[in-house]
Amino acid sequence: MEQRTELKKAGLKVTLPRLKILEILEQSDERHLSAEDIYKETLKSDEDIGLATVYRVLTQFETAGLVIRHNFEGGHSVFEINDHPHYHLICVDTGKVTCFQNPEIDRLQKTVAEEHGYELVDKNIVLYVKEKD
Amino acid sequence: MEQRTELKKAGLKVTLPRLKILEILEQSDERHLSAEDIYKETLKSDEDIGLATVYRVLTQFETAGLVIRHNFEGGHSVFEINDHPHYHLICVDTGKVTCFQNPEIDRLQKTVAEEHGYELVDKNIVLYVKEKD
DNA sequence: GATGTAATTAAAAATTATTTCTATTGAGGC
DNA sequence: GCCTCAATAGAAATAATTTTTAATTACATC
Repeated sequence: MEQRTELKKAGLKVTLPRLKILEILEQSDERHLSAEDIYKETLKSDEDIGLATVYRVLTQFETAGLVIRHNFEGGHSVFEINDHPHYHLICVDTGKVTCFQNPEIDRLQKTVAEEHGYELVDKNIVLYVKEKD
Repeated sequence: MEQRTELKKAGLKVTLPRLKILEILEQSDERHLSAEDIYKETLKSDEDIGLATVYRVLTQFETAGLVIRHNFEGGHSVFEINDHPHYHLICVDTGKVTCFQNPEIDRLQKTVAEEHGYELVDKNIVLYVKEKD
């Protein structure tokens, strides 16, 4: 979908900062970007966007369901485009983040929530791994 | 195990701040405590411990494997005693945290890590749930 | 039990990530 | 193209956590 359309569908006005940030999130080689990462990318472009705006827009995107915020580790959040649901492997040696899916785990999680009398609305798995010796 | 022994086994010298903080973590009704929570508890006691010390000691405990740090949501970490491995349900309405275990999910996670050529060293699941309508 | 030494602490200052504030700018309906 | 209100830039504020430094403490050795 085109970016202007994505923003409108999410109920957000189309502005240059929002277009640029969405573009960065979609086109980046790295799937997971911090606010600072995105800010640095904007500096390279012709757009002149303040860091506060990056944070504001990311929060708006999160609320609108366009991105997912993760607080993996110490201190800062990272953001990724919210396309298909998936989980994460993080290598404790290299910091490399890999994604995976697993329908069977999905099913088990739903069961667990229901056994506790709840309805599952969202979920998150992080596996910390290391390279085999 | 007695607290002095736990500290020694973890390779930490026995100090009054460490004993007090370990006691608070072990005796609290709430399983999950922030640094601020713990600091407030110390104020009630006869020990006079600075907030920076609480943070330092918690980080030492984490490194030593005595506690687990969680960055569930926005901003601040919470800590819990590292006894039996388990996962968390968080109610998005009330904020209530519930623990659960699931050997089958454990097994699947191990498999996933291996399929990606890694060895599993730690893992974390958070299920966000709401009360049924 | 006293003593030396390296680890630990308190308190303040610094840092890091993020949010708020306020005056200015810009998007999109008319 | 103008108007109105939402969105932005930049600075300042805030919150959580870490670092710094001088003083204190644990505990091995005498």
